[in-house]
Amino acid sequence: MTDTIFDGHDHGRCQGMALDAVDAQCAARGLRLTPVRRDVLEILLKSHRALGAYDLLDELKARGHKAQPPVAYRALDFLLSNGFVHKIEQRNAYVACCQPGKAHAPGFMICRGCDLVAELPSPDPQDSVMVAARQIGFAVERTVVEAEGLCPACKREEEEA
Amino acid sequence: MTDTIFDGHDHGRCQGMALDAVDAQCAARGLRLTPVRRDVLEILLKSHRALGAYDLLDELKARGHKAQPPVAYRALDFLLSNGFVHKIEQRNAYVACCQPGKAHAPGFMICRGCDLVAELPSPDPQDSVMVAARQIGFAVERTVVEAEGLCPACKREEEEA
DNA sequence: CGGCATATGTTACTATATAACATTCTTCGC
DNA sequence: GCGAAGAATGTTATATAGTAACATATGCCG
Ligand SMILES: [Zn+2]
Ligand SMILES: [Zn+2]
Ligand SMILES: [Zn+2]
Ligand SMILES: [Zn+2]
Repeated sequence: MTDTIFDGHDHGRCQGMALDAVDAQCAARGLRLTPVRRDVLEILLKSHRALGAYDLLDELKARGHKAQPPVAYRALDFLLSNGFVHKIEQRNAYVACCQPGKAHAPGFMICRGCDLVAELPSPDPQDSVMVAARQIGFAVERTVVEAEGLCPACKREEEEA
Repeated sequence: MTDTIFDGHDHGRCQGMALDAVDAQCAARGLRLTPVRRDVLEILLKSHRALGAYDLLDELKARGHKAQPPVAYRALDFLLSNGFVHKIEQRNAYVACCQPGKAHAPGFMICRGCDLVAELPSPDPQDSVMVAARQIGFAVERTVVEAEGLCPACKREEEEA
């Protein structure tokens, strides 16, 4: 399975499926995917990158929204708290989830060359943090797992230079 | 081995050892642990918590330094880039390293009750992020691993309430 | 329709971090 | 010791990220 965003994956399809999944989730759980919220999600899905709140704000303006910071942050709050979007802590930036709906603790690989962000399929309870936590009785409620580096393509480019 | 900061560990000793280790490192590598830098490190070591840059700034003022933001950030730059301090990304805050000198990718457990931060002894190359990265040829250069939750003591307290 | 809950618009502000340049302190060759 | 070069600090101003508070609008239900 090498179907990550780093090799040529069918992004149109991936994007459409994610949007559909969110629509389904909202219908099922009585959530309102309003125009602002949907636009923020679409912007993030389209880029497959981590965007800052103020980048989103600019895009919202371009799409004709009145856009003060709270508008972007409120849309993000909604999307984050329902698991449709994740925050990349090391960049204060936001990225669309690849498996929206499925409850999961996310992990990421972030390329410093092209800024693409790949979401890991799932975290492993055998990971050393989790093992250490169990050993000392620390109750983990939220994890931040982010690996920064170079994707295969960007690594090749850097080696050639 | 339950010698974490969450159970009663000899903090005076732990603090002293860390400071000594940093002194030794600086001597060995020709680094200058100036008064500001040393004070920032001491403040962080003393609290065993993650402090924001502006918290540090206040403490520096209390210790008689002239203190504008760049003063704190420059001291932090020095301490971060030499591995004496780590940044807790999910809080935009900084914590002293427990094994300064030894090169290591850090991981943390952060209690949301008492704010204590425990640094994991070491990360495991078998952790799922690393395995996934190897599989697709992603070259990891930096990892952020942070687990937030409740330490044993704070969990007990919350259950009683 | 009226009333309640939810979502958005808007202003102003707090918190985090850096750019740029002036000044002082160290080091080291002379 | 003296002066130049580099390193560290002082200082002002500004960039970037995030929130509080209150006004207005919109959807939903009886
Ligand atoms: Zn996800
Ligand atoms: Zn790349
Ligand atoms: Zn460390
Ligand atoms: Zn605690």
